[in-house]
Amino acid sequence: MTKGCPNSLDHRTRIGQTRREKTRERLCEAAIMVFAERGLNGTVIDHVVRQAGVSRGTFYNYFDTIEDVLDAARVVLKRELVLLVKDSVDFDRPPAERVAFGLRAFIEVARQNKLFLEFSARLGHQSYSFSNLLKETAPGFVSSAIEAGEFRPIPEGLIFDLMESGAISVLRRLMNGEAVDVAAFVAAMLRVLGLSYEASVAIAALPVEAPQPAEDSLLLRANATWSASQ
Amino acid sequence: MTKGCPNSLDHRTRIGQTRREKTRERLCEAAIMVFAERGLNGTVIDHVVRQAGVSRGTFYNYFDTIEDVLDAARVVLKRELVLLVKDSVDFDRPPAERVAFGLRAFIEVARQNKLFLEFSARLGHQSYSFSNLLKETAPGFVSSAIEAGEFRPIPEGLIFDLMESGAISVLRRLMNGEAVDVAAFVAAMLRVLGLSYEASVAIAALPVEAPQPAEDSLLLRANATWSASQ
Amino acid sequence: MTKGCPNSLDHRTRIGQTRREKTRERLCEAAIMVFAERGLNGTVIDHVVRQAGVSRGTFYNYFDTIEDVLDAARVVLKRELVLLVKDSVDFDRPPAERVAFGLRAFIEVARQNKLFLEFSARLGHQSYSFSNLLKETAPGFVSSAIEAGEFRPIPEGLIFDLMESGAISVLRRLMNGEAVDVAAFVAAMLRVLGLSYEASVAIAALPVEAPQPAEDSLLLRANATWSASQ
Amino acid sequence: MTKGCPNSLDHRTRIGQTRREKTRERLCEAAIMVFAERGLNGTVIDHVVRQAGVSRGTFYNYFDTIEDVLDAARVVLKRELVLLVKDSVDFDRPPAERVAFGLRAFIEVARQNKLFLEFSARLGHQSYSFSNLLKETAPGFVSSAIEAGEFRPIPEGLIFDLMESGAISVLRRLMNGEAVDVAAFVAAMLRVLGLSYEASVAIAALPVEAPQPAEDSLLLRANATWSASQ
DNA sequence: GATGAATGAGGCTTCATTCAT
DNA sequence: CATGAATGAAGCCTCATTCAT
Repeated sequence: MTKGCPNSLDHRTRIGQTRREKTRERLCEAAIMVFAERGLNGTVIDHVVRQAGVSRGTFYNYFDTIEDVLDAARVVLKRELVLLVKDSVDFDRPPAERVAFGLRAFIEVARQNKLFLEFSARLGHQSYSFSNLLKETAPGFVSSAIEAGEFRPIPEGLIFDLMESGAISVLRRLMNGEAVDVAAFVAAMLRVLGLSYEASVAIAALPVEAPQPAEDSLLLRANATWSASQ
Repeated sequence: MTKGCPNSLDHRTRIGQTRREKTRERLCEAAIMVFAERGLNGTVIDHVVRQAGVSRGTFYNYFDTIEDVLDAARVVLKRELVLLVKDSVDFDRPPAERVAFGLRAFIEVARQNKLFLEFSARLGHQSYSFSNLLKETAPGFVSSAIEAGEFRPIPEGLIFDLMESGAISVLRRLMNGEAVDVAAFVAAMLRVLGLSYEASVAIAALPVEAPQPAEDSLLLRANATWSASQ
Repeated sequence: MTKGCPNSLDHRTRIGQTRREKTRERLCEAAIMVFAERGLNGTVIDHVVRQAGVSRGTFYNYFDTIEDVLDAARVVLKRELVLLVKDSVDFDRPPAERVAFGLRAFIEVARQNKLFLEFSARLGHQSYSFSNLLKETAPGFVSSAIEAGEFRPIPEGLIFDLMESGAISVLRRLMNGEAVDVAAFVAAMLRVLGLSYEASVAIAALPVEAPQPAEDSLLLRANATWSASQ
Repeated sequence: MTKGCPNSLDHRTRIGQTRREKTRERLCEAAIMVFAERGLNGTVIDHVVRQAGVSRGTFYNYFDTIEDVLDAARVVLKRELVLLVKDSVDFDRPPAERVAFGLRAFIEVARQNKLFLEFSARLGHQSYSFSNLLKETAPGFVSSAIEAGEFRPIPEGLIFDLMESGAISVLRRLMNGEAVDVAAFVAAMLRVLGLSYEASVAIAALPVEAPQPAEDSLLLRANATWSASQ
């Protein structure tokens, strides 16, 4: 196929790898957009390749199933989210504030980025949610806080489940254009962790600055492309 | 038309309606079983008719889409659930206890009835969940309790969302055979409603008697059939 | 089924035959209406039985296929048409006038009876057309006129074909709400029969009185029912 | 993307387009054959794909409905017909002769090509008929001739309707193996246009040379294939 | 005779997957 | 590697027909 093209093997390989990486990225981005619009079950391979502007056969050079590309999309989103949310959380603050700030930052990202909102709301726990983020970026955080007496005892799995499923409910409401009392949700999660009603409400009400995505953020770029095509 | 022979038409009509009702019920039961195994998106009409032992065409005499039969199944389950859970809840007890008992009864039903467990866990909020039950059998219950000062202020939609999505998480864990601390979940919900940590734990730990399904319960019968075929 | 109804055999039989005849008629009428709306290929047995208000099974007591009921409908229409058009044609007039009056009366019936119009236009040569009428009510009319020198020689089959297919074209235009120069069509047919241009135009322009359907005309009654349901 | 290997993409594209065009043609040809045998309403997609020897899915890569492939078939037939009939008509002859020659050539093509005959007869006005041909290849021809006094006044739509429906009647007779007096039909059409009986008969009787299909005519090829399979 | 529930063959459409170029 | 034509399995839906009551 590249016969007759007089490049060195090295060069071809390098070029190839770059190109390969780029095509893969294009497919991921395209998939995020399509999943955001149609959810997992409404999406077929054709939607993705058309959005990506590649041929059907190319898809199979990178992924085997539509679920595979969802996995890849999750990884991409994780990378972006970690960058965004980490900045919003001051690691010197008490655990309750860190949870509150993290949750609110996560929801704020979704509020400001329609693409991410629809993706997360539509895919639910198949998306990359806040509890995933927490588990991976601050492992052991909750149990340490419990041991330290900052939170009251609760099975770690349960609190993750409740934060994840609760956050998804919130996002789904936001997606549908309903008014959502985010502070009330955050306060509820803090009470689950053992804070008093008053403390939960107070901390949930603390001002939080919105996360600023980097200029070259894939999420930002994809959101722009996608919003334009809506 | 059959004037002069006044009974034959009635008789024929009665027979027809009985048969019709029976087939519809069969389809509903079959649908519950199939949904329990494969969820909504994994289920196709063929699965249902094969499980019900009727022809494909018969399905269309009763329903138009697979979603329609899911709606019908939900109605059936609601009927059964109301009967089961109502018995477990003493209406004279304080609101917190009623919530705690209701939640635990709901989860207990699922624990004892594998079919219902898988149906609910697999369908998530497309199933007939605890918050549906609460909303329909005791409308206004939560807001009254908030007004009465038994619970602390929280948007009603939020508490329903959290109970529903939380309960589904619990059921999903149970379905996967994981150990679940149901009392901890119930206590968490009570804290969301504003109870103190100690009160939440105490009430969640009160003994609750398991709901006893009636002998002719569709759920019981279907569960038996289904478990046998597993 | 009629056991216990103490009628004499004769009476039952007579009643039965009357009822039988009435049901058959109902099916025919219903079929005409449905064919008028959907044509032959768009019509299924269910449409007919629903329009007739009888059960699906009853259909099979009278007809085997949808084409059979069309045949029956044709017979009904023929009966009605013969009554209507015959009155409009004075048998003492010269052949050219008789043809002209007959054609115009036929088209006029369709113009005044939307049901018949749509039926004829939609079914085309599967309907009961003017040439059928001519062949059956005045056999040999054209060839006699040719022999008598009133018309010029032309194969009889050809003139029937042209009148039939031409009339259907006209009806189709009428059905679509287009303006149609009926006199021009009639004149064209007269020229086909050998009349000069001037004679053809003159005769086609003679005033013709619209056929008056009998009060108890099935076509009238069915048209009313049908128009009401449009 | 393939910038350094400028020929490979072009080559692939060319190959692809060739293949694509060939398959499309196969489907069209197959459709013509099937329509010729079964008419529009008797034909289903499966018949076409089986005749074409392609898979069911392939059909949908080219057409959406059976009507779409009929449209395509019509275009193919038009192309062929224009070539064939144009040759038979001397544009310097008087309008009446041009009409007469055109009609006779059209019918002659059908007489010599069983496939085209059955296609046209079976599809009627859904086929590509003589009046279509006339309208598209010589627009305004009739009205000019009327203005020039060569034909007598008649609504243009009417003359097209009569030529189309009349020609179809003729073809239907031919298809059924009946003897047809084509000259009489042509003469009748000329009289419709205002010619005298004698002139109409004389012009209709002029000798006309049979149209000669090109060697690579799709119609010829398809007719051979089809006749062999009858 | 009338009824309408049940049937299943037949046609439609989508879409994951393969493969020659 | 990329392409996109071809494939056919799998679902969907309609409707003529049968049959017990």
